[in-house]
Amino acid sequence: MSAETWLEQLHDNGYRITAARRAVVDTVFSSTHALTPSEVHDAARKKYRALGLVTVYRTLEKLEELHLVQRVHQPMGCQAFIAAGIGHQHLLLCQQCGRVEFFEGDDLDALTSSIAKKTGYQIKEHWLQLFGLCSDCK
Amino acid sequence: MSAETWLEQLHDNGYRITAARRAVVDTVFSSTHALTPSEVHDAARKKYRALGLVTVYRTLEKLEELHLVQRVHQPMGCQAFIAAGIGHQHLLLCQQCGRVEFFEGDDLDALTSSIAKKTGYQIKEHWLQLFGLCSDCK
DNA sequence: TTCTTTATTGAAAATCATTTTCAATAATTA
DNA sequence: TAATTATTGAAAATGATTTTCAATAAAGAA
Repeated sequence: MSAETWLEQLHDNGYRITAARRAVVDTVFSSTHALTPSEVHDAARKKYRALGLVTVYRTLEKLEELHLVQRVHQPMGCQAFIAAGIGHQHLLLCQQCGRVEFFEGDDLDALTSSIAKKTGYQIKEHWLQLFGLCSDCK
Repeated sequence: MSAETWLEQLHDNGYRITAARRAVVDTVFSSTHALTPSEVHDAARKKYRALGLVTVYRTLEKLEELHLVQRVHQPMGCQAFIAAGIGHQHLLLCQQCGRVEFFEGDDLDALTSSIAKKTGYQIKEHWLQLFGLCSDCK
């Protein structure tokens, strides 16, 4: 998976490849931190100075629609985006520096069936997110 | 725990008990659904017609500060509030009707220490949320 | 390549949620 | 009961996001 792959996916879905979109895609693709639209704008303008904030919003919207980026929920706010993981993955966030990692391999079947029994709910999905300190920050 | 308890807590923390706050507290305390400030406003105005939306925001802020309500994160948005659980609890949300339940008794120690080993992170907290259909909706 | 079509652009305006300001009011306590 | 001061709602201000629009540029056709 590379930034070019994202551009191809946009193209395959009938969207055009532009300098503005390249700048946004490159920026978000290569970031290890979740970025707000405004942060994407600041960073991407280093690659394409004329980029407008509106185009950042519009491009993020399309990338989210194609499941190439996903929104990150944090106590301080939920407007930031990160390159999406592949398949069923969960997030691990550094509380100090904001670095984001994915992990997989959670087995919550025992838990969910126990909760299903107790509550009478039929459980369809789960969100799991871990917070802590990354190897650099701890 | 009753709505009166919330009012007492507000009072104990130096806040005054007013008709406006009663209406907000009663509304949020007794709701089985997460409510946005605007939804709280609409509902609470049935109890106290003169209630302003600004007061809803201010009251929710204080209730959150006292850990009596908490924000609910959902795919569609993160502005809604619900009466907080006691101690370490997680949320279970009905995707159909929006009903919210708490559950406890998750044991993620095995998972977190495995992830800690793999990633080098020191894990401090976790968020877990289940989505599904409640007994009425399934 | 050049032309044509039409998606995309950035700026400005509009919208929506939330916060701040402010003078009037009402809860507390002395 | 009076004095103090937190609280109120309305209006204004702010900040994030969305919409509008005319100009531009990407993509496919000729």
